[in-house]
Amino acid sequence: MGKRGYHHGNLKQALVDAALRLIEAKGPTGFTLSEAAKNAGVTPAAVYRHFEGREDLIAECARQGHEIFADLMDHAYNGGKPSALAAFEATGRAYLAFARKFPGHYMAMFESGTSANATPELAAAANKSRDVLERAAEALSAHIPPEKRPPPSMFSAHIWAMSHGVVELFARGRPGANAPFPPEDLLEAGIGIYLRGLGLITPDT
Amino acid sequence: MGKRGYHHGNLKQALVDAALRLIEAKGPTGFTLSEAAKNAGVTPAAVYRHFEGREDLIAECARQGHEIFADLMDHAYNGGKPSALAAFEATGRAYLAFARKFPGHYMAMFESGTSANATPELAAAANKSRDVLERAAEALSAHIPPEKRPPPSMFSAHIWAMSHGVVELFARGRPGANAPFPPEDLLEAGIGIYLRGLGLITPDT
DNA sequence: ACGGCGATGTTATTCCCTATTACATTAGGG
DNA sequence: CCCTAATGTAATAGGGAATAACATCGCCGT
Repeated sequence: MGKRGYHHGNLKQALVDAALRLIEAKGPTGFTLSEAAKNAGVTPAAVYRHFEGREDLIAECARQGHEIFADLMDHAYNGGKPSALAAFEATGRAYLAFARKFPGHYMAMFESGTSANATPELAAAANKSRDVLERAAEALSAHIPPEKRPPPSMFSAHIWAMSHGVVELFARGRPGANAPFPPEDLLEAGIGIYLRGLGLITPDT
Repeated sequence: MGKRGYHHGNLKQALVDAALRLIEAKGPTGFTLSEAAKNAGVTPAAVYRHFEGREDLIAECARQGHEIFADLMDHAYNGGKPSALAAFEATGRAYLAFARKFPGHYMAMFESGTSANATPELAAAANKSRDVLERAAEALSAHIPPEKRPPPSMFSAHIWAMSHGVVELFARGRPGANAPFPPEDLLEAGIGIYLRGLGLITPDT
C-alpha cells in the first residue's frame, strides 16, 4: 500500500497523517515538514505540491481535527436527547474524549501556535465546532431561571474555557507535577458545580 | 548603558529580556535564539555561556514568569483580607491581569511547548505559583457548606482551568473569530457562577 | 604592579530545516 | 498515440541550533 511508483497516489492525506503522528509524538514545535515528508516516502519538496508550507500543513491537520471534533460533539449531543441537560453533559465529556483520542489533532488545533484564521477553511471548520457547543448551550439555556441566565454564547464560552483549561493544565504534564485527579472527574465535577450555579441542577446531593 | 566593551556585564538577564520581547511579538515558535542574541548585542554562541540552549532560555523566561505570577497572586490575595471571598476573587482577577501585563512571560509559561519540568528551578517556581492559588482555595473552602465542598486542590484546579481557558481561547484571537465578551467580564461571570454553585454566593440577585 | 586563571564573547564549522527553482516522470484526455 | 498538466526529484540558497577552538577581559593573590 506504499507508493507504487513515481506518484504516490494519495500523498496529501498521507502527509497529514504523518504530520499528526509526529505532532502527537514530539509536539507541534518538534514537528518538521521534512520528517513528515520522509515518513510519507517522498522528498521534502514534494510537500509543496499540496501545501503552501509547514504552517499550511499544520492548518490542514487542525481543520480535519475541527471536523472530527464537531462531528463527535454533535453526535454526543444527539439532538438534545434524552434531556437537554444530559445531552449537554455528554457533549462536555465528548470534549475531553476527543482530546484523549486525537491528541495530534488537538495539539494542531490549540497548541500549534497557528491562528485559527490561518486559512479560510480552518476558520470555517473552527466556527462549525464552536457552533455545535453554542447550540447545545442555547437549548439548555431555556431551562435556566431567567434572572440568572447569561447569554448562551457566554455560557458555552465558560464550558469551553474550563474544558480546554482542564485539558491543557491537567490532561498533560504541564503544571507543578501530575494531575491530582483524573481529568475526566475534574471536568465533570467542575461543570457540575457550574451548572448548579446556574440553577440547572437541584441541590439534591 | 549598552555593553561597554568585550564583556556585556549583565548578558544573562539581557538575553531573557530580549527573549521575552521576541516571544511576545512573534510567539514562542517564532522566537529564535539567534535573534535574541542579536538584540542583546552579542553573537549567538555567547548565549551558550549562560544557557544550555534555546529550551533552557525559554525555561528561564517561564521561571521568572512564575515568580512574578506568584508574587502578584499573593499580593492580590492579601492574606485573605478583607474577606476570604473577596480575596479569592481578587486572586482570580490577578490571574488575567498577569496574562495581560506580561504576555511574554505567560506565553513562555504556558504556550511554549516546554514542560514545566524542563528544569528543577522552573518546576519549583511553578509549584510556588500553584500553591498560592491552592492556599486561597483552602481558606475559602472553610466557608463552603460541607456537603458540597470539593477538595481544595480540585476547587483551585477548576478556577485555574477556567482562567487559563479564558486566556487561551478568548484573550487572544484563537477560536472562530474574536471574543464575544471582554475576557475580564467573561472570567468574572464564570467564576461567579461557579462560586454560586458551591454555595459561596447567596442567590441575592 | 603583575602574572595567571577562570569567565565571557567570537569565529568557524557542522548539521538540519524551510523554501524556491529547474528538471524529470507519469497519468489521462483529445 | 502523444501532449500537457499534475506530481515528484535534485540542487540550491538562507537561516537557526549547537559545538569546538580561539580571543579577550575581570579579578585574585602576591
